[in-house]
Amino acid sequence: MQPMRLTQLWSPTLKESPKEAEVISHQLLLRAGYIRKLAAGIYTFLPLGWRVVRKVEDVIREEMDRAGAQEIRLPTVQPAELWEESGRWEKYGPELMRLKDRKGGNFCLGPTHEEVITDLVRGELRSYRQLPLNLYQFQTKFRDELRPRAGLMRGREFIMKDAYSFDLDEEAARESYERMRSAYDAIFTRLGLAFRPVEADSGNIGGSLSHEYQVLAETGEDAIVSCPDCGYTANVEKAELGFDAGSVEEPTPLGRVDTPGARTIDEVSAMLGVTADRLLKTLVYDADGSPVVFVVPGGRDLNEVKAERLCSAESFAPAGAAMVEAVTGAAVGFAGPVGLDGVRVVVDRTLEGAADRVCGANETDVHLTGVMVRRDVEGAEFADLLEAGDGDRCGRCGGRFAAFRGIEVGHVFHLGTRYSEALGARVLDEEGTEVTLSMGCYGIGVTRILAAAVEQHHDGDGIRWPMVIAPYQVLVVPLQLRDERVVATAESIYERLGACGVEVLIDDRDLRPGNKFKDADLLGIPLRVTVGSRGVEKGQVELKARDSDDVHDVAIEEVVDRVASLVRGGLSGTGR
RNA sequence: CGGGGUGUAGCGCAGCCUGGUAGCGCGUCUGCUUCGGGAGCAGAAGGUCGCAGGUUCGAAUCCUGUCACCCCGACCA
Repeated sequence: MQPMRLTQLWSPTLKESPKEAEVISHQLLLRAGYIRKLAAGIYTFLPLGWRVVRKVEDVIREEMDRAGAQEIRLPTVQPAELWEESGRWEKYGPELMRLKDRKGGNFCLGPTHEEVITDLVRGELRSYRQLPLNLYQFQTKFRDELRPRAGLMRGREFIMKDAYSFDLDEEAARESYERMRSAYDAIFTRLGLAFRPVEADSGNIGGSLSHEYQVLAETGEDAIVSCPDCGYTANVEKAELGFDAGSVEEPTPLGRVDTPGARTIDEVSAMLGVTADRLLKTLVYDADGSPVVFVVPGGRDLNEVKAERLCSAESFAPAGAAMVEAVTGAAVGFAGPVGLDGVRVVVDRTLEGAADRVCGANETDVHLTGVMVRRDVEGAEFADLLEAGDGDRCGRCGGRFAAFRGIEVGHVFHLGTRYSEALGARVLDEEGTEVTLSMGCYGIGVTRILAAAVEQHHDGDGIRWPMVIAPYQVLVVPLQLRDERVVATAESIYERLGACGVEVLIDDRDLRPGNKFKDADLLGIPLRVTVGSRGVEKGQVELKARDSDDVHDVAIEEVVDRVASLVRGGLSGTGR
């Protein structure tokens, strides 16, 4: 990569942060001139931003190739027929950006490429001898998100690396899956990110086995829990909870109490003077048109993923007011599990021995007190319904979960035959019998990684890129352009660094030192070589790492070697 | 889609309530002075006040509609 002069480089920095940017990575990427917004969730990458994208891609590419995957490029625009074949033209919903061509044919902008890749492969793969096969690409994906947010964190248009593996059977497919897992560990480690592989729910993509790669960040959208004792880490939607069974509370007499207008947990607990955990939160869901009632402790959230799994329904959503009223015979807000006839009632298992609880009476403006779940809720099923949270028991070892927030930068799925079956992707095995391919898919959010990296690597003055993905590795800053010795020294260092393969920038703009320093910090180049009159007088320049406050005076003849070795160290992950 | 908020110069904002020829800071351009952590002075360029209707002698300001953007929620390979 060529060296570059700041007088040539287009990197428009902003002193003030555009008000649309709330999270730090969004603010800094805008201010430092890496990206600009075109529309909600749609961004342009400026020269520096694009260099970072390519750096990230290069790391991913190397590790994917090393793991035996082959890079290809699938189309962005996809015909509706394929999506109809897999059933997702209907199922995917409004997030799928649909288009018509001039002849009225239906197409979509690819939000993902299972259909396209499976179609490709079914036409070409005939024999088990051609397996295993793992194909990947870097692609611009488009998902018409309900609410794009936080800049690159959740865009509608974004760059993703997606890979798809094809194997003869389940066992081989799991080997492919594990190979990708180790590739992902290598990738995110090299990218300089603090991350966790997390057991995850596989969502509507289908499949049984799945891990998310979460970059730890307070601004992350995902909630994850991790057990400090056994290391089990999972998305809260998936996390297996332990619980203390067997505690049966003392019986209490059932009572009725008027609670005019008290509909929410907060209102009821305030009116009756009981804590929220004494209440039974009763939620009615619409599973394929029939109601199912779920009951969890007042202060807790129902885990919809777990709930949905219990129903195995095509459509599953909170019931509308009409259904709630039909089921309970009362206004919304007064539902309770007691006395509901002919409706499936599932109660969280932690409530099995519960007594002295409060719940809606299925009568407007009335609640029941002293409820004993076992005694009063006829035909109740018990199941794990809770969203895992901080302090909950780990389902693996009984330790206490700690909660984190994360940014999902990667996701690996074992798909099985979900798509190969639907699209008919089969090969002949050794015995000559036709076998449906076993698939896996593996995504990495390339542009989201920029946001995640900045979330993890910044300070009050700007970005602090890890060496591996920094757009340039070194910034040479001559402070006094009028001092010929300063200019000559800086130019010489700049040229020699470039000559030995270091990606170097020189701030040759005729600006005051303060401006140069501020921009240098904002841009986040890992190493800075400052050349000033005072130092040159003594035959020295200053070397400073962006992620440290230490400034080192270095003899002019030694800087190039020093810097080059620091760069090498940073790239190999052994130092900075 | 529900709730909340914002659209005035490249960026950040005031002006709107109480209609009367559009302003401030930063940035940009020119000149001089400055020069180790976002300089000073002087001058200059730059705005369909998101858009469309309406009220009015007159609308950034009042009314109606609409669009865009942001935040919370729901949603989500």
